[in-house]
Amino acid sequence: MSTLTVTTANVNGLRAATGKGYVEWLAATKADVVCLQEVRAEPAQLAEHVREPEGWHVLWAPSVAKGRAGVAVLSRTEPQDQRIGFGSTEFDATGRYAEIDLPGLTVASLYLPSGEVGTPRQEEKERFQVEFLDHLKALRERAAAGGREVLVCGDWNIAHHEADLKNWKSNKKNSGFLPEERAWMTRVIDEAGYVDTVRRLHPDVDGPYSWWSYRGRAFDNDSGWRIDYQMATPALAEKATSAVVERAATHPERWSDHAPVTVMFEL
Amino acid sequence: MSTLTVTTANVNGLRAATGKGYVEWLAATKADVVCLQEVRAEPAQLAEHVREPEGWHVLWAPSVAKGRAGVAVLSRTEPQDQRIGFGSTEFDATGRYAEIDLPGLTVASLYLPSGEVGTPRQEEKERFQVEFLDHLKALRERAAAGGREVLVCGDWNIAHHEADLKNWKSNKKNSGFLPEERAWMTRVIDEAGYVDTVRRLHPDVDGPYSWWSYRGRAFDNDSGWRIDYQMATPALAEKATSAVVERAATHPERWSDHAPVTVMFEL
DNA sequence: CTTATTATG
DNA sequence: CATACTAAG
Repeated sequence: MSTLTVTTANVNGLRAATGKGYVEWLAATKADVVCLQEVRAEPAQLAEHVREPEGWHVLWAPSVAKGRAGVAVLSRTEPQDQRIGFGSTEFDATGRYAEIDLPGLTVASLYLPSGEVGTPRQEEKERFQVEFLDHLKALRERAAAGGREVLVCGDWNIAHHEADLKNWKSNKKNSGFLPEERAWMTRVIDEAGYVDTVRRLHPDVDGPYSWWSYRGRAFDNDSGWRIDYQMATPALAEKATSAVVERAATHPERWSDHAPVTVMFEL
Repeated sequence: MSTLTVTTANVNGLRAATGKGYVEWLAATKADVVCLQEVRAEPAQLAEHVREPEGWHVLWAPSVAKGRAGVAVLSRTEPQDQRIGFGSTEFDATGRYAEIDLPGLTVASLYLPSGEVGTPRQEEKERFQVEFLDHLKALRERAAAGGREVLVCGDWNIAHHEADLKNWKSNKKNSGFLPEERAWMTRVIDEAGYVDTVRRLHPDVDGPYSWWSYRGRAFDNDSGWRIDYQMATPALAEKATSAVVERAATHPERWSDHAPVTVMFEL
């Protein structure tokens, strides 16, 4: 019997987050694996202690577009294998997906595109969803064949249910809470077979939200969205024992518009 | 017998300078006329108390290019006439020149282009110089015919002599201290007939510098350039009684990489 | 509102 | 090194 702790955090620019609290947060975390999104930098642009933090193995997956997207997976133990992208011609170089294999477990960091209704970015988000659902299914089957569970962490940029965002009524026509996006999340669960670990542990609460707009007083009012998920294969999800949004990690200063989402598993 | 005080100040973005000390500086100044350069905003983008400061008449001359250049002339008395540009097809809409007529005096605010050797910007700077020298001559003749003296204030982006910049040796091949640029300044004096009022009052000192790079410790080390001039017709220049660079105006916070240059005339 | 980019100085 | 811009979120 052992414990595995995994955190996912959209850092909204790792260079800005560095020195605003990210470094201290990482030094203090008890997590075994940390998935980052919106790194928005190439490794070479990062300070060495951020690029190669003591005690961590890091898989960096920057975007070809400078200052955009970028994901990473940090693990205290060395991965047995690691991959960037999911076999997509369009998306593999855009810094939106990376995965590592640990003994008995594949952990992925996902940064699903965000969009705005009626824009090319929204169409890109939709194309990503189509391709990525296939990947989720294949990933699960491949992992099962290899005796691995799967945990896909990251910023999915979709609130699934009304409980997943404060102002769901006013957002029914906005990207991130569109009926078709919510239906896609349902397919991730029902068709691809993943479990929303945080919701499984907290079935009857609003939130816990993990993103708050920088505009207005969204953070202080907890007017947020739950768009950062840890989606696990069922056997792994059953072992999740606690899930917390580290709202306090953003104090005294917010180092991102997201807060880290941490899930513990008793394996 | 009366006193006229004129200040020229490159504000390096009036919106940024506002709230960092510019407003307080203007409220405290004893100047009768203030020439601004690098306003980098359209009047509509400025707070009302900046756009229409109490007690001042203001001629704004923004650039068509958003956030670039932009000059202004503030006067406590209403100008008899005012003009933007100097009859140049290329430059009149670029926010680099404006002039006002006061009784017996034309005051102009100039922001001469800056460049880098070997770039199109340097060629633009050279073209500006060619056209502007002609204007300086014509302006002087026109003003003389109208019984006016002329004072052309602003950021000329050229250090004339070795005493006009700290590190003249290392800048002999850099834009701003090129031999041909220095020769052009000499022509402004010898051909067009203007007098460098600050240098006339302080013939034997290094500086006083009016611009310091934001890089390194240039300001603290007074490693600066004297590129902000008040060039006067001879009879006016003879009446200049004091010239100061308001280095202290940038304390406690620097609200620009330039400091205001103020000249007093006893008319 | 904040992080990046780029151009300009 | 700083002020603008624009794209993105």
